[in-house]
Amino acid sequence: MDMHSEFLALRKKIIEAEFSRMNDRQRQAVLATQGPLLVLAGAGSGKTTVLVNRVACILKYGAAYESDAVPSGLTAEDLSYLQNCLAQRSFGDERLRELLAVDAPPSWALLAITFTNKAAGEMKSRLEQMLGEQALDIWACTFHSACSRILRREIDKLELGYSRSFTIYDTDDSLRVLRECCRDVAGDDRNFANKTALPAISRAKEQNMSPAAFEAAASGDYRLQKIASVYYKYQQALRQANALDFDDMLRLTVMLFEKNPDVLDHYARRFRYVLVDEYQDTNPVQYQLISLLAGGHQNLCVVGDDDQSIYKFRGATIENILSFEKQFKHARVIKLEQNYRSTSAILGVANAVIANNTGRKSKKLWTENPDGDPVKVRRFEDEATEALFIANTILENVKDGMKFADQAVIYRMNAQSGPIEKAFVRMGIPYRIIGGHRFYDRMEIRDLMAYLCVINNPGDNLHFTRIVNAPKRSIGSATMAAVQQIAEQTGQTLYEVFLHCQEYEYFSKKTARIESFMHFMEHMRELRTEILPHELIRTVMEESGYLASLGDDEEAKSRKENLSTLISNAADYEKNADEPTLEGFLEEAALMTDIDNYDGQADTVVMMTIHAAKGLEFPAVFIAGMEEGVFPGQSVMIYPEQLEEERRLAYVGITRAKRKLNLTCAGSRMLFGATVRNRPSRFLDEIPNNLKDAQDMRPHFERPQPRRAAPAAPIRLERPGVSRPVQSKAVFAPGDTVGHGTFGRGMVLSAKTMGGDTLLEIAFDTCGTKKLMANFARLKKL
DNA sequence: AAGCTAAGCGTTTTT
DNA sequence: CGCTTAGCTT
Repeated sequence: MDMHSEFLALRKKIIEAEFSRMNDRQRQAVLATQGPLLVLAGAGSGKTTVLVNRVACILKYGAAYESDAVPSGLTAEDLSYLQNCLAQRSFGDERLRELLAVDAPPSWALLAITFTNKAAGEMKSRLEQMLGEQALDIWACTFHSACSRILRREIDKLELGYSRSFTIYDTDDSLRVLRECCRDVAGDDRNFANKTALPAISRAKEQNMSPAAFEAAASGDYRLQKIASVYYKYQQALRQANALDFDDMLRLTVMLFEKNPDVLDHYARRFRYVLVDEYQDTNPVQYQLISLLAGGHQNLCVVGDDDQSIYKFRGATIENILSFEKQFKHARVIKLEQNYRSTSAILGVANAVIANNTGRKSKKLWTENPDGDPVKVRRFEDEATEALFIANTILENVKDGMKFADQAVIYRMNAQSGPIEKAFVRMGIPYRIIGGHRFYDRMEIRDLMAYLCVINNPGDNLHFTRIVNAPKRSIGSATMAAVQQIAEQTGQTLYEVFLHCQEYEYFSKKTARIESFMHFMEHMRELRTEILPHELIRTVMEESGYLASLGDDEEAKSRKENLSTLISNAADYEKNADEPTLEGFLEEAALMTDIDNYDGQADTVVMMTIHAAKGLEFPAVFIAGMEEGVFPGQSVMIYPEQLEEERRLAYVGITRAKRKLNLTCAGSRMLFGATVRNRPSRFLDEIPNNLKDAQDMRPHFERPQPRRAAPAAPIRLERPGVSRPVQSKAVFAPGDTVGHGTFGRGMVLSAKTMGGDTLLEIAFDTCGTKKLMANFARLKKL
């Protein structure tokens, strides 16, 4: 064999050896770095590892695995050096890399798009472990961060009137702007903005439809035309405020690339390799963006699982993944079907449920894992009993050596968390809820962020309106209406009108107040570049009088605490950023979410929706509320086509579990103030009997039992943990003095009847106010 | 302009 | 059932 072919064979062997801890298909997906590749990765198939290794492989060896190129001046000594590396399995050093790499890009030449910031962070830290510090500069981020980074540099080239200091509007902000735009068009129709216009415009933007295109498509349909005119106004309002909503960030980037081939060329050259995770959840604009960037070199790898597509409701199109092979010619497809996560029992259940969907890419997960416990299916009288069962089982698991943090309770909607929370409090189980309210959704945080937005971008009318009278400056709706009118007539921003208020007769009585406010704002604008963001926040909240206006009660205390957290968040940002700016902090805050803070360190049970649980795994999983009307939800009755998405959601939920899975439902539950009786979910029926351990725990009299010779031992559930209290107990009323074993003496502040029990709010003499359930708290009337 | 009360309404959620 | 918001009152 000549030296060249010997070298080529050796190079392949070495690169393969570095990724030898994976199965064949996984390794293929890592090594096939050239050309389009679709990885259909089933749940728990080691997708994250493949992605991380693939990025590492590209950064280290580039096209080497598939290339015939041989380094010039190759010597026999080089070959024996490589042989030695292979024998010792040492792949770390620089000389080896120099000998092997072909066209290995500098680290920043790679774009890895993930679904959440958290996934991006995880990828980076795993790469850091593998490759050391040098891997830090890759663009591993979400679509939105990538676009915003590009737009911050290039938005002027769009020539649409946006400037680099643009504000990012979140959904809430967008909705407010939209409501304003609907007022003239839809008059008193209150739901129009929320339910009709917002989804329609959002869908349009996800398809990269401009207002004009939308109007053209509306041809003759009165309702659609109405929406089109709102869309025009909305876009205009955003542009005037120099603000982008989340959809704009993607759309405008695509527009930028289409308008400026040289800009596209620059980024396409820069991102010589593009990877997209969770491809089944991408929408048409995202597809456009990817095909623009990767269209030339075609080094595009997408990873996804059509069975886990659960974001159709917000514009994700499963088409992207189903027709990838048509859109990218010569695409390779690799299926990862071996599951490493779950027991065989759990996987069997997942397969059985998802098999009821049609129109999937054929794929069947298998595992070498042991059978494990059968999946438990339980039905209870009501949601409180269900919650108690979950709490009790968690405690049993802990007794068996599991940690709290190994267990997760997941559900279809956030509204289901209440009863479970209550049971956890009662049983002393530490828990955390992910989702629901975001830190940046709190009123005081939004207020302060609004100040910062205006300081950064005075044209931001929306946020200006929010802060102009917070704290109270006697600038009410009448004044604002007048200002709005002047602004519209003169084409100025609200900020500008206020700045020149002395020119208008109307404000004569208020000039002093307005001027002092504007003077303050102008001063802050000057400070913006002189001091750090966290100092600016402190200055704003103190000198605007906002802090003082909060007052001094308990609520104010917690608000002030949140504001301090905001300051420390800003300080954290400054620490991590290369070049901290106000703009940068605002951007990070806009793109940050609750789940990004979830560290999984503390030993607590985690509660979240199934959507939030995607991508996570736990040894024990409880899925609560497996009922018709809850999961699948009510809307399936009206829109049957949504059923398959619900089933995929069930599939995602089931496949979160590694060892133990409990599916529970309640015969009746309180939902939105009314008690509803639900049948067990059809998804439970779809599980073959031999795979489940099913029992109905409702009392016999509730259920007319069909007569059978030998009843299949419908076992009555022993009430979990504490036995159910007798109903006739001491009744507590506000004003009563009570005694508690641990908390001592206290006074009842309020009493609320809840199910068969009473929730008492009690002010204890020594340890503050606590909420307790009367029947469980072992209280004595004093 | 600001505070209070009645009415209405409710998925899932990432940016 | 609990929260937000609109509209009404002072």
